[in-house]
Amino acid sequence: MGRPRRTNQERREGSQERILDAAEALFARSGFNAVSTKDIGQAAEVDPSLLHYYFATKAGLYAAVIARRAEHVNVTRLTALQAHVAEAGDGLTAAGVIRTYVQATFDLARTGGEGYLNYLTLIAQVNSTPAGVIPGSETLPFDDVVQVFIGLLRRASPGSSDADLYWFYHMLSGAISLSWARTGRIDKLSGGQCRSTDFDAIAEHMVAVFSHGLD
Amino acid sequence: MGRPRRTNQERREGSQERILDAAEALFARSGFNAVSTKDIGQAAEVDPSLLHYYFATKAGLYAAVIARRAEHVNVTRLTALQAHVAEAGDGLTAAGVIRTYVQATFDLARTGGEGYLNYLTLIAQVNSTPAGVIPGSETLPFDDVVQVFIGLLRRASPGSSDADLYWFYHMLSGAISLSWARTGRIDKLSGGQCRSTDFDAIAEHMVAVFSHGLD
DNA sequence: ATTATCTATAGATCTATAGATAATGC
DNA sequence: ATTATCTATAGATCTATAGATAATGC
Repeated sequence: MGRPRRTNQERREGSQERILDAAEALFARSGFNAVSTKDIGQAAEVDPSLLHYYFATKAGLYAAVIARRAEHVNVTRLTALQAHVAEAGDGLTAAGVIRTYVQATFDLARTGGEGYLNYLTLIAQVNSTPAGVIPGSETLPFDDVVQVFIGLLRRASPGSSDADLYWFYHMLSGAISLSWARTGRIDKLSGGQCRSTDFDAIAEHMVAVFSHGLD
Repeated sequence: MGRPRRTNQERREGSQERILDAAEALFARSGFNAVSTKDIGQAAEVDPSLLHYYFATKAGLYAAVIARRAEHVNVTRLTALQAHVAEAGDGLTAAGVIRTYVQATFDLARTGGEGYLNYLTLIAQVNSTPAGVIPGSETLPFDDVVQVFIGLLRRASPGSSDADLYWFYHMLSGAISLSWARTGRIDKLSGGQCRSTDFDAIAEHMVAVFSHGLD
């Protein structure tokens, strides 16, 4: 019964993925500085030094965690917005654009599995932290699609100034970040009537609160 | 020219205050784990061991930072809400309650000086982090006044369910937290048209976005 | 006499690397 | 032959404390 002969590519990708998964979960829960390379190695079941072999530094690993799922987030949002524009045609409304963006954003949380939930929690942390404080996260790779979103709001709501539109996005972004963070605080505050992990309820109420925010 | 003879109480309070100010600023900027007791000692111009003399542990110091200004935050919000209720009488509206809460919240940022800005940034971090992750911050001392705020919304908007009210607060709380964090991201996104530190503009747009969120 | 502050250091981390070993490549 | 993985460890932290010194109290 020889060991299962795995190709180098398989070993390489398997180890990288386990390291990324472990780092994602631990960073999401505790933040960059509270997690050690030893913690990550244990969770990934590899020696901590392997993490330097693949990602050079702890900051490099953090950057790789952020990069891994960014494209999928952007594609999900962008295709949803494009489909909505095609469907709406001349009848494009701010409420419709907002609903589409929010639903696409939380589809990621609902269908992506545990790994995606951890990813979004981590992104929420970075998004709420001044640029440059967390190493390897100076810029976030989501701005291009956000600009598309804001561009559609501009088209649908010609009465709003650019400052109005960007501040509107700021408020929405804060609500999304806090939701991704899954802190459990609203659970406690509401005596259990709301659950931080109930992304269906969150998306629904977020649409209700924000869809007339530009009127 | 003898040294200025300071009473023990003066020495004690002066040192505690310098330590709290330094810790507040450093924790706000970089988070609990990225700041060392040595960093705090240097910034406060005292030996790091003095910090243990007064606050026992680093987590104890963090808790003391949170506690120091909590009462003032609560009093500011509560008196504003009470004055508004007295003024509105039978004509209480959700929009009026929301405007009052938001304006009181940002009055703290506008009039409190640099220390308060750092404090609010730190609170924003804690608020966006699962309870128990940052030591000494298991509970936050603001919930009682938040319940008063939600109670007034309930009175003014009898058509809303409790879940509606708590989710509304969740969204508003996310927008407030992101604003307190002063990340600079909206500055970059908007090409300089919005500034993270412009609390007048933030309060104004927050009222505009949220004041009809319960209709 | 008591309290505030500093000195010196223990003991436990933590990140990163050099070099050895074990696997796959071909 | 080359690549992946582990062993061992350097060197730099970091938190906390015991005990000494300097100030105030009265």
